[in-house]
Amino acid sequence: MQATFSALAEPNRLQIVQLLRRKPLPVGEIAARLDLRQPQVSKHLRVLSDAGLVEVRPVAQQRIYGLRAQPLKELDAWLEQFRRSWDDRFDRFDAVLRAQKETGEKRNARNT
Amino acid sequence: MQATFSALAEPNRLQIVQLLRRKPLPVGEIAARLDLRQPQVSKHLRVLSDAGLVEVRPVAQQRIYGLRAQPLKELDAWLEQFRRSWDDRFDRFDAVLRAQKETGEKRNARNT
DNA sequence: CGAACATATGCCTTGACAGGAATATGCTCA
DNA sequence: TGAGCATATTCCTGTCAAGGCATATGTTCG
Repeated sequence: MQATFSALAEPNRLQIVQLLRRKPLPVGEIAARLDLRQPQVSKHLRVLSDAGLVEVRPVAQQRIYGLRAQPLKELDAWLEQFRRSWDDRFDRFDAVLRAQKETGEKRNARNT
Repeated sequence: MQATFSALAEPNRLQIVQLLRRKPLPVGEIAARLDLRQPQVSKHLRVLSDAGLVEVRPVAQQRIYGLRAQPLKELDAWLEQFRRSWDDRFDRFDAVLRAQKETGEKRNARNT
């Protein structure tokens, strides 16, 4: 999960992923479209690959990289736990503020 | 978007976010539960705050941090563009492989 | 086999960032 | 006002990751 975040935290990698959304592409193509040097692209693809975000398929001397859904699905699942809350008031600050105040007051329980 | 990824790429920050999912908490509480030093927690909260993932509410001398839904919603929206694809075959490699081959062959068009 | 091409890897340098420890800031209350 | 908390900030250090460049690897084709 956090591996996915790390991988996507890098701007170029995020772009690569978005670029691959449409269809798999060979390294050179990616480099060209994003105006990056080939070696860096290979390195980024390595990271994305390690994170499982991407998979390769060799065709002659080129390597076609395509997206893998799994990590994104996991990301989706991870978000689920938040979706529940954010509808019925994500910020029930008020409620908590009071509770917190109580807890904090336990310390000064001199007038109990 | 990428700001969100960066913020969540750090393990402790990811934990903080998950911890705050239930309810807002003061800094000290966060530090205690995650077994982190207070200064580091403050720093992480700063980053999360800059990313809009978190918001503060001062109560006496403590500061209660709570989650903000917006960035997560954006993340959700971002995922949308992938959800479309990943059902109907994310990896239409085969299709592309052929197309790619053609394109690649243009160069060697000796037998045309 | 040898040349041309596509991609991967290694080395180096630089900048960003996280943790540690000390300290500053802000608030409350007696 | 001064003491005591809760939190933020600063400075320092070590680590790690990204880009640049050169080069290795692997593949195709004549």
